[in-house]
Amino acid sequence: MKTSIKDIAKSLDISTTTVSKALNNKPGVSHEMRMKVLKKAKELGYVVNSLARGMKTSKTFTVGVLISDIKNPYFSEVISSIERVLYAKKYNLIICNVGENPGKEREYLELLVSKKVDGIIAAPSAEGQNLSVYRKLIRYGMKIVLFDRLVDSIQADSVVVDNRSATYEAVKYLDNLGHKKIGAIYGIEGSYTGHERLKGFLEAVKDFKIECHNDWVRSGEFKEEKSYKHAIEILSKKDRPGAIIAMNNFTTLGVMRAVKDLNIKVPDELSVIGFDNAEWMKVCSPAVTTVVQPTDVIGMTAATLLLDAIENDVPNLPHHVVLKTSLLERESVAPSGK
Amino acid sequence: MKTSIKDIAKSLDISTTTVSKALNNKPGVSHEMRMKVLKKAKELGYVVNSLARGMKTSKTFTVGVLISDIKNPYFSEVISSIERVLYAKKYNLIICNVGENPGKEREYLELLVSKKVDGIIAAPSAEGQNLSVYRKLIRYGMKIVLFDRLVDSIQADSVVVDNRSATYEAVKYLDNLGHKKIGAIYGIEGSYTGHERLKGFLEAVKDFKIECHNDWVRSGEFKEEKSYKHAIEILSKKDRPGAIIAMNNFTTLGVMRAVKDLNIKVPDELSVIGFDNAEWMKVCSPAVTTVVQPTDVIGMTAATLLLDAIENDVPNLPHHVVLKTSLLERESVAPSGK
DNA sequence: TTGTAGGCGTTATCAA
DNA sequence: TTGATAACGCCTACAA
Repeated sequence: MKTSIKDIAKSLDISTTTVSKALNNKPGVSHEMRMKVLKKAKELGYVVNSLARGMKTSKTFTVGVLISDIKNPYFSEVISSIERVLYAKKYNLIICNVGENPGKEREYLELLVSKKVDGIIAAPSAEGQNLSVYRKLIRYGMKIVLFDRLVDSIQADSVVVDNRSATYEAVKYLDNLGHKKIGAIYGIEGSYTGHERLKGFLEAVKDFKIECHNDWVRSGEFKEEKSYKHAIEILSKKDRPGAIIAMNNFTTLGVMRAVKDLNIKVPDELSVIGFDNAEWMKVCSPAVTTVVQPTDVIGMTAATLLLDAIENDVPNLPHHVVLKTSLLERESVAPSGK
Repeated sequence: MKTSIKDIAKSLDISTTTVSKALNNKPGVSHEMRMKVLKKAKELGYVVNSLARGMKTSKTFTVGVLISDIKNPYFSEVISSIERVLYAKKYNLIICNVGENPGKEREYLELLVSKKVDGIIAAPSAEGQNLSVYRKLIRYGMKIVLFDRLVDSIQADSVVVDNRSATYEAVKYLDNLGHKKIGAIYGIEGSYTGHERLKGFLEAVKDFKIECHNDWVRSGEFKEEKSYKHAIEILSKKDRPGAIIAMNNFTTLGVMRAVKDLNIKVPDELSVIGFDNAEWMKVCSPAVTTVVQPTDVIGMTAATLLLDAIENDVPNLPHHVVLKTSLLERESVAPSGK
């Protein structure tokens, strides 16, 4: 099996140099010689050894993608989009599924270094415990693009969404429809997205003079179960909000399940605004009005930025791309009854 | 940055051999020497170069995972499970997202070979156009585990679900509830899963003497849009089935959307059995009764089989694991009205 | 246009 | 216990 350029060279009685040049379309080989080499290579089933090539060229055409949960459709959509861009340039993706486990994140990062990846696209783990690791990597020249979760103190390219205005606009939208009592299930407090989305919400609550008890705003930690429980608690009370905002897809799922179990009529008795655009939200009854992140553009942008950084090795100032979310109107929101 | 064992050796004035032994916990180094080396390695921020190591050992601790669509929750669940098992043994995953594109599949397979992966877990692309490629890989000693889509003619370990009995049992279940008019949206005709599930359905239809017009059984090609359209057509007619079976998660989504748009009351006017267990199926109204594949076990089994093949290099006879599906009863099925 | 030789960072063999 | 040396497969000055 293992055919090397040496084998090709031997069987053609030429040097490995010539073979290498021929195979890589480098100048310095006659046309007929190149043809001869190509033919023999095919005949012997030659496949380049990327390890050996990588050692010489210090380029592996491999990129690490670090995320917290591949089962989250948000991430699988972004990955799919990253893959499309990178595959076109013959790069491979190593998937690092780290959960919210900083230790695992660190280990994966080291693994990526040892595998000599050309770059890393990462949504750093929530609490930002490994910032120093990222900083060190960058200092040593690793190309890194951050997405989803931005970390100001890291000098890397980044792609995020305007989380704050996303929730701000959601409240504004509800306010326009006459809603004055609004609750929210937000995400992980220490995380960038969790923090920003909550902040946007609270700002809007203040600006629009929304009634919002402390009790109506709780952290579902971006998890379905937790969100479900909090939604149940908030919505079981007599004095409950007329609208509720969920701040990611799992949270939205939890809320919708709570609503269903409590037999609350949406949107007549309660308006719900979700976050992210999981496929189920359109078949749900009622279909969920939601804040949509452009996952496709996020992935494409991140991949393009990384490719740029890799292929033009000029250490530019970091690019920070901020994308807009949009509100997709479906059926889960209605004007306030009173 | 780039510290090598040479640097450690130099700064300690010892040989690289000793450094290597110390770092890899190999015998032949005194305890104190090992400590000294470890300390210096940490101090210099040494990270092993996996490329170089791989060249010597011809082991890369990298595994390729080839699937058709990472956005399909079925696959992301399986991947997540594979990752859990492989990460525990320090293997990395290269994700190959090939769609239903045989050319891309071939290219990825070649890329994996050139990267010297230790093994491949693959759900071969639907039409099975690259069987000869898989066969060649196996002949040359590549460790391969197939899942989801089995191909009899390939001598590789495999993990699949008993697709035929899955749909057979679904029909039987409906029959028990008095349903005698049943339709189905099935998958890609040429694919293993598409074929098997349809076959199970047709067998049951025959065995239980179900009424099933040709027109009620159509291929949604495992795609939501196509399935939606066919469902609309089947269900718009006056003479329509009292129950319908969808044969994967996207198809189920299409059917549920159709049902919703046609304003058909499920399960009163129509019973629906879905396939796969996407998260939305439980919040849907009504929640979808569905055939569940044990994605977790599928991934775990595939990863374990591969690990086994890699680590005990005995070319055993291939293991063929067939797992059972289960029917998860929720709200979309009711006894037949008449 | 073609070939020679050296080295990328490891590990494995064998000798000291 | 330690070390010198070769080799994995490829690329690339440089020389012929």
